[in-house]
Amino acid sequence: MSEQEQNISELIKVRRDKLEELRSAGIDPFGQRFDRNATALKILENFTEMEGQTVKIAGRIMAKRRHGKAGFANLQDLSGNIQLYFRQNDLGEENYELFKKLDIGDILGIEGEVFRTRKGEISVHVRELIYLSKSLQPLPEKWHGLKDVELRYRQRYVDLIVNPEVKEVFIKRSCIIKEMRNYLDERGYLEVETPMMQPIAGGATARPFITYHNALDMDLYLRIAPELYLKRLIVGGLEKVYEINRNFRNEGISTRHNPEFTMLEIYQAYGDFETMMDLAENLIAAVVKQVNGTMTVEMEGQLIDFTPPWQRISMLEAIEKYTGVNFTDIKSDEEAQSAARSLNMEIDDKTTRGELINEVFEEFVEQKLIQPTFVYGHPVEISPLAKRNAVNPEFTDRFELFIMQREIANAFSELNDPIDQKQRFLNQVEKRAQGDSEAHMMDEDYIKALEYGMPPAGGMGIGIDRLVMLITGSPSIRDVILFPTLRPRTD
RNA sequence: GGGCCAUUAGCUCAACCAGGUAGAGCAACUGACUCUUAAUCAGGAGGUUACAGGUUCGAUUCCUGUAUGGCCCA
Repeated sequence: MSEQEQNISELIKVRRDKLEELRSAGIDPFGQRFDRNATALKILENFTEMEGQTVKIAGRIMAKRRHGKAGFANLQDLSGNIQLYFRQNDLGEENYELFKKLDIGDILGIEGEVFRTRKGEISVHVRELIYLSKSLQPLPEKWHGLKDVELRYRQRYVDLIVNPEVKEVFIKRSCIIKEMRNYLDERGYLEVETPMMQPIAGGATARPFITYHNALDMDLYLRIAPELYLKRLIVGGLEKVYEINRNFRNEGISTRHNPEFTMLEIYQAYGDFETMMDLAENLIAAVVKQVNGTMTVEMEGQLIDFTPPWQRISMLEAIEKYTGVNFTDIKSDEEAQSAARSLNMEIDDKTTRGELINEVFEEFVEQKLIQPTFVYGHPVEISPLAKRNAVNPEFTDRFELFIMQREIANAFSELNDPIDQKQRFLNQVEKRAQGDSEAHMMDEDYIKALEYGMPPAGGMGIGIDRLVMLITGSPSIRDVILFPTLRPRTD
């Protein structure tokens, strides 16, 4: 016996002993396929028709109440929870002994009749119980559940067993993504898959993870965005494409950031950023309606109303509204720096007007944006892949969607001028050389793709995790990711 | 990366402020009970107080470091 096994706690030892008792009695504690013909919810919802019928159900024992020669237990399956009634007279002494030895957490197949107890609870009168899996670990307490957040994330399987609202969140997450696919598929968007391992990590401003391919003897990056590949498909004539999958960014972890997260990106030939605004509004509103049944969601005491249309405000207007500073009249970097300093921001002399506009926005405006709001017209310096505005070329035809102070979507009219795009890459490469590890890398093949000609296009990314947080009212991104990134335990 | 906080029985929590043999509920165990539902009643058990040091006659408690996690900031 290994040292580890000698150290197993008394609680586990008791369960191991019960396991051996089952084996000695000729019962396999880890049984076989069990064909159910009902679930807890089905019985509860259709009691009138099902009363007196024999049903076969399966699930996990979550509670047990013994009264001498009879007793009750609660069986949990995905659909819900139903009470079981056991009687020695009906089961015989041997089988009743099995009930007496049941542990909370054991997985059983049950055959019995649907009935209602004197106290009115719909139950199954058990005629036969079949062991499907003996549980060897004690579950957390029935009343308080599992609260330790670290354990909840590390052992999500336990969290899912004992905290029903967790299950609800992840079922909702699945529905949200399914509805998005439905919405896009119905409108002729083609779902595609592009590389997650890329020789050049482009399409966003972020530090990538790096990995190595042995046979090719080369470094590869885990993608920070699929953007540049999806736009190659627009060049190729696929016209309306989308991808829902993981991005990876080598950055800090917080309530709003997980190193791997899910993004929906959509590109549409012959559209622009306003096409994407309409799409964002209608898509998200449709998903909220479908998943929650209402157009409003309560989050941290705020009622968010997703009913379109949503507010649209330019970045400069928003800044003026919340700080009083009008950057329209400010033309030079120096003037912009002193304007920012007048707002008590610490600014270094190299920061450009465009970068400052963005910093002022992040500092003073983002926190004010509770209801769904499109903020458009970002400086070209911080938007290296976006098309310039036809009237004010130092700004781009770009928007970000903010809800509950969080950036939910980012979209723009795609830059399809290969010469301008090359120059913007070169500016990024320059920043990179100066130590900005988040600046873009040069992607010659992408430039070449643009040289073949990309139609004007609108493109958008929607952060799925953050949207799920909103729709489910979850305060942390870890609450909507089944297995959030954690440092492994070494004990 | 910085600041603050947490870590006590399988789980949920006390005891710490002011140092003096670590308690409860649930779960588990033994017994009673053939319609209970946080079942009830009786009994007994369960601890390297995250880890490593330090101060002290004596540390869960005070101090330092480490680990992991949480919140806020970058």
